[in-house]
Amino acid sequence: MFSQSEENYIKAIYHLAVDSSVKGISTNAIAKKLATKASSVTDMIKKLSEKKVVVYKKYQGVTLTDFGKKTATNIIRKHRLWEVFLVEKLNFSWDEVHEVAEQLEHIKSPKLINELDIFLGFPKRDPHGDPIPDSEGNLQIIEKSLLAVLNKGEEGICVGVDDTSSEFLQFLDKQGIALGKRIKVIEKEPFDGSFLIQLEDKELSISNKIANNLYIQK
Amino acid sequence: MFSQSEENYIKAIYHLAVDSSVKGISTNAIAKKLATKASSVTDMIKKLSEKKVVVYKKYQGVTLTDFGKKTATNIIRKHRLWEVFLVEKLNFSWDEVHEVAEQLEHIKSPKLINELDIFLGFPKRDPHGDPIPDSEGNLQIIEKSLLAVLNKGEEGICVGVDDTSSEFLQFLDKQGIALGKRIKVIEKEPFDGSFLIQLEDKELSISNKIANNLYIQK
DNA sequence: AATAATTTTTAGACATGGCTAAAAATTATA
DNA sequence: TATAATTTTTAGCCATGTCTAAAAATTATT
Ligand SMILES: [Mn+2]
Ligand SMILES: [Mn+2]
Ligand SMILES: [Mn+2]
Ligand SMILES: [Mn+2]
Repeated sequence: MFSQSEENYIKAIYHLAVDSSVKGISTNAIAKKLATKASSVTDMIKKLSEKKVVVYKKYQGVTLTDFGKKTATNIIRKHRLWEVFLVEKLNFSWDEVHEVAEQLEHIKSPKLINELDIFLGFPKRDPHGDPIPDSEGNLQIIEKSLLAVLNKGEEGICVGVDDTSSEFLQFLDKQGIALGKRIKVIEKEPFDGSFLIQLEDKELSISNKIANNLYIQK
Repeated sequence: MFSQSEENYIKAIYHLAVDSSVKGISTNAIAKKLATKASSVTDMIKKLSEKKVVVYKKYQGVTLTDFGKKTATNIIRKHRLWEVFLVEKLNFSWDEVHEVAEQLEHIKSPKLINELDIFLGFPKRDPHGDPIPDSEGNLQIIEKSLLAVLNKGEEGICVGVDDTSSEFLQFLDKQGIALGKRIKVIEKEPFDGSFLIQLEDKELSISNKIANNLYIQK
């Protein structure tokens, strides 16, 4: 069994590994992600290495073992299932779930998470469009591209967000942008990289930053 | 905010205070309840005293302050609501919920527990018949007596259990004894204090120990 | 290739929460 | 009431997880 702290480290390393193509995840990157100090990370890494969760060579960063990856996806599975529960059953909005799921993901009970999965009807995605790993740790990769890479005239369905901060999600709510909505690129403005998009019956201008945080399935 | 450990101590002191008529709860009693050592209890008590949760005079035991009581009932509210959730929604049986609720009760989110209450339809009792405090900390006391104190010929509805161990609850399941069932005392055996009871259409003999762990509402 | 800048690790400290063994206080017994 | 037994507290130690400051290693720059 892992402590809450250990689990947070494992998850952080997994996420960093997924979206950085580098092999070894650096001490500094982990420290930044967990808002802690590099020295604390080194200490924890040594412990996780002892426990066969990561492979670690001094100054070379860490890599998750297969066991570590399995552990990570299991925590992520729990996190995302709880997020679905909060939104679908308890009237949370998608910008309120993260903090609570951050706690709930550490509850130890295989039966609990199994039954929760059943109760929710085996959801495939969390409220932010992220895939929910199955109990074996497999998670289906979804074909998706950032809105920012679409060309003029192209269109697709909004299927996810990269940034999951309250501010960003509330902004999307305000603009009427939500998962499942169809978006078409009317115009790309070369000057500031902003986009003019068609969203249902209205046209909307969104900044480049927004376009780089919205995933579209063509 | 209180740590998980602090919350467990607060809850233990509350429960001990409720069913022991003494004012000061002894260090030893707390240690026994939490399966820890008296010296650890003394340390924690000092901290809780600092935090105005308990009143503590050396060698005199502790008493919860009003603030401490409020804190305790809030934790108990969470524990019992989660137990209802596990049984009603996730197919847990009443002997499986305790361990998980022991973890879930420490999740920090007022909205979560509020919405859970709504989702469950404002339940008044947990799966063991114990009352669920409202968000103000008030909990209705239920008229109930131990089956053991009933006289021959008296009857009532089974409304609670004192012991909530798996072994006891599974034993009740096996005997067909459950909350809401009507029980009538056919005979009290003076020799060993056992009871012959009427449960629905069948007669059943139960030991004195069982009779001292079953609550009946006349 | 040598030096400078940056990253990472180590050393030493602190807070929390737990333990054992010994001392102190309280309660029971003779 | 003096002594014995029990309970409670204190003292000192340990594990986890965090931090700062200094040392060591790596990477970048001249
Ligand atoms: Mn977490
Ligand atoms: Mn999510
Ligand atoms: Mn608990
Ligand atoms: Mn209960």
